[in-house]
Amino acid sequence: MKEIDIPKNYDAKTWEDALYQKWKESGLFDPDTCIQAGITDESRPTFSIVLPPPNVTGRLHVGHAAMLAIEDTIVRYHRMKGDRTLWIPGTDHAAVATQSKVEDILWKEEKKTRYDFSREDFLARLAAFAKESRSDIRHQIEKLGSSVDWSREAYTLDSERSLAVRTAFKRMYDDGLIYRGYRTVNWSVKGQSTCSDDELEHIDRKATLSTFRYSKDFPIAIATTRPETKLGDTAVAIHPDDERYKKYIGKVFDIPSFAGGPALSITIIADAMVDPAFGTGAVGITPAHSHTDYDVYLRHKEEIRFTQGGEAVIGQDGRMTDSAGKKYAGLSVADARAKVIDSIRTEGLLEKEEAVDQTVGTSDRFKDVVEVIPMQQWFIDVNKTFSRNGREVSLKELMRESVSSGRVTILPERFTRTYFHWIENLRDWCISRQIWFGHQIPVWYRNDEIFCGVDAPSGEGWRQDEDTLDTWFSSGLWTFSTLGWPDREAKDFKTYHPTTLLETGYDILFFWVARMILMSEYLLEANPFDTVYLHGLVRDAEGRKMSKSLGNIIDPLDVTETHGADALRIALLSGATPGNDVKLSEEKILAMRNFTNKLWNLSRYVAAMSSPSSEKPQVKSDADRYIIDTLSFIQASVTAHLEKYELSLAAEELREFTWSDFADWYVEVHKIEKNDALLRQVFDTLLRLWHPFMPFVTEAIHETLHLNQSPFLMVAPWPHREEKLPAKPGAEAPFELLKDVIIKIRNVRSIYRIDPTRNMRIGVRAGSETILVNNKAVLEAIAHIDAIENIGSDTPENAVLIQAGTLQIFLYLDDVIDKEQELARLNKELEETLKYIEGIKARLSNRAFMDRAPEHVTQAEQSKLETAQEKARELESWIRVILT
RNA sequence: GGGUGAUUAGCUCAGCUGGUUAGAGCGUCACAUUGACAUUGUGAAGGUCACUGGUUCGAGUCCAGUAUCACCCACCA
Repeated sequence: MKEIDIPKNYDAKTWEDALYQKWKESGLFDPDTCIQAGITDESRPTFSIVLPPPNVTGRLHVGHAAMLAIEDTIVRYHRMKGDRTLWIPGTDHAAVATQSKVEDILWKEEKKTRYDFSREDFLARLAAFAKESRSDIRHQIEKLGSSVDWSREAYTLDSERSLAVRTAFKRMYDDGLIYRGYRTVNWSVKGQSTCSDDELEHIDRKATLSTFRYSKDFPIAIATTRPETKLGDTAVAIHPDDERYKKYIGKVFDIPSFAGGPALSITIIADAMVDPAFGTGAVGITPAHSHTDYDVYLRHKEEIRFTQGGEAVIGQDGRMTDSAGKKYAGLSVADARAKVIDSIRTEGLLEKEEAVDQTVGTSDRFKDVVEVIPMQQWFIDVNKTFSRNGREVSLKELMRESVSSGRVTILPERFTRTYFHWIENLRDWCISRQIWFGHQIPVWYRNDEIFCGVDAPSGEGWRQDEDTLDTWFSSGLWTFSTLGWPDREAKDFKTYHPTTLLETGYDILFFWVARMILMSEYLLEANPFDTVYLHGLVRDAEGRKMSKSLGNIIDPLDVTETHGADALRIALLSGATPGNDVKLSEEKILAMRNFTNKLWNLSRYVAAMSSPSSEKPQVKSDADRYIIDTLSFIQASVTAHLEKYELSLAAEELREFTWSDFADWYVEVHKIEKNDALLRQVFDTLLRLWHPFMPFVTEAIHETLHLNQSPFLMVAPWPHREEKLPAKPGAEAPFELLKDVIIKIRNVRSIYRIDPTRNMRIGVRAGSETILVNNKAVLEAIAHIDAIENIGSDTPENAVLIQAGTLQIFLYLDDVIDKEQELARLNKELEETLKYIEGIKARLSNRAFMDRAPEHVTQAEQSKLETAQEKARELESWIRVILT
């Protein structure tokens, strides 16, 4: 063994940052540079992907790490394959999330609220915070080895993206798809802002369902869990076919004062949405404080009023308004509820109270139960039709068609159904937010004039709308706002859109993926991406969500620091299939860290035990043949898996080959055969196959060994199956035999040490080389050869010589086998095999089977029968061998 | 209320359109080890494929139902 100065263990820390810097400085993350450098051909297909922009609220978590690992692996594969590969990084300003985070900090550190600042100053604080976060995030993305093109980095709130947002807004406004309307919205009292339906988190809670009448002479009792809203009721809805109440339809009842509060005028209407079997079969309608009631109101606009004349009964401060009457005005919702119940109970109007389970929507950002109140807000109308290529379509339809036509494929497929279901139930999207951080709505007012434009109108006295846009409005444009749109002639836009793949978590399918499809289909008449790969959540070893309160958060930076980015990446990838959650544990990371070290030590072996040679790699032995054949199979298989985004399977196969076939077996063979050129070639191929998964350790090895000419392994060509070496001429017959043996040996997972001092038991001799093997399971393999005859029985002592062509196999019987035991085992196996043969024969002579089974099945049966019969013959002859 | 997924070894999971005796990793136990690597190697033990029916020559795999768990959606007020 040569002296080598490679440390025994792979130390990620000494390599990772330096390697990343080199990659970055080379500019090869940028496809344009790759083309200039002659690494990528301009005629190659493109592979483009945008990084789902992390929120600038703070540090990345392990879920981001999983996302980066998956995307980087795919991206690196395509880059090596020679595709014009573009991966655009960026960050999301995450409007509400970031603003509330900064508000928290300001309160904690300076005891100030945003109202202690001017809008301008407050936004400056936010910008500073975001800048800091972005730099942190950038650092973390790099730490994981992500090969993103930093020269194209984007931010959802920078000037280019702002232009895209204003342009998109104006187009939708001009088409009448964005409207300003007074209607019910979800209102977070705590956050003093709206939130969209998707931002609601539904929680279960107990509630009291109270059944009562508005007044003594009101003919119908109604049930509710929100008695305080009943102060604003304008109608009672019943089912059109409900015989009990049919006669009241269209009647109007005046209640002088409900529960000591305001006067109500209640119209009885018929609506099919009412379930006659629930409660009393009648629903009190409060159009101002319930989305469903609002929908009822829209259907019966002619018959009923929105409120009882005044304003809604609950205000933006979460308290009852003057319209709720003197008795209730100013009370909190909870207090008002108690008081209403109190009042109707004393009046004898309360008929029943029962406990029910109820789900209520809470703001996922502010955690308070949202109030439904009517407000003047901006909406995107998803149902309004507009003309598109000569037909009338709605945004909803565009979103549906993008997927149903197959232009967009969702992985896993089951989410397609979820997606359609969501579209069915989609309501207009409320896009205005009453916060300061974000894209201010590009609409200006002057007296009664209203102006929507990409830029502010000229002239004096215009005042811009103070609201900002829902953050998902700008992220919806992400696949093309990052590529130069609205300049339709931008080179990137023309080259890379639609993007090839969108990889993101299934939890934002609706928030983001659906919005991107909406925006892209509407603005560009194109799908934003061809395939959506939805990954799962990263959970802890027990399958729990990672959260601060459980204290089970794994910080990706900690892991890269201690075990290296490669170990973390591969731990996150293994077991990750689309749509399924991944469990991550310290043990898993350790196991993968061990694997990176295994690879590292293979490189030490290659460096120390082989020499670089100019010789062309050649297949010189059967072992060579086997390893090359297997490798070419693995190459093909890994490539196929990567094409289908089955990263976990690809990594698993590679790992199995690397550890069992290459490290545990072929390296041992090499110790006697010394086919250095081939060893190096195989290892080189292996490193390339591994590179997308474990970029750092493979690049580090490449830098040490330089097994190929590429400046970086990162841009070394992806191994293709065609690169298979030619077979050694004139070695066919015995060669095939030994290959068979070796394959069988491999299948029983036995290992061969070539150390004669150890109690080796079987020697396989091929030409002048002898391979010693020590597993009794190999006997089966030997038996296979035995079937080809030529059994000798002398040399050396206590051994049987089996010969097939030029191939000789020694079997050291006495060492190996307890004859009795082995005979029993063989007999048992023979018996089972015979039974199995009977079974197949029975099947083949079974009329029903032969009639109904498809031809390929009967053929398979036939060949199975032959195999089994052969096996039986082998077993029999092997038994004869032992008996002699 | 509707939907989706899961249930296979002690643990985590593979198992493709049904086809021999259901596989792997981790863990456990035994053994080995001056050797590229103890971050190692060889081997062993370990399973009524959740349950009940059905289809089939044949079911872990397909169908129906049941149970348990998880998640998503939702206009029972």
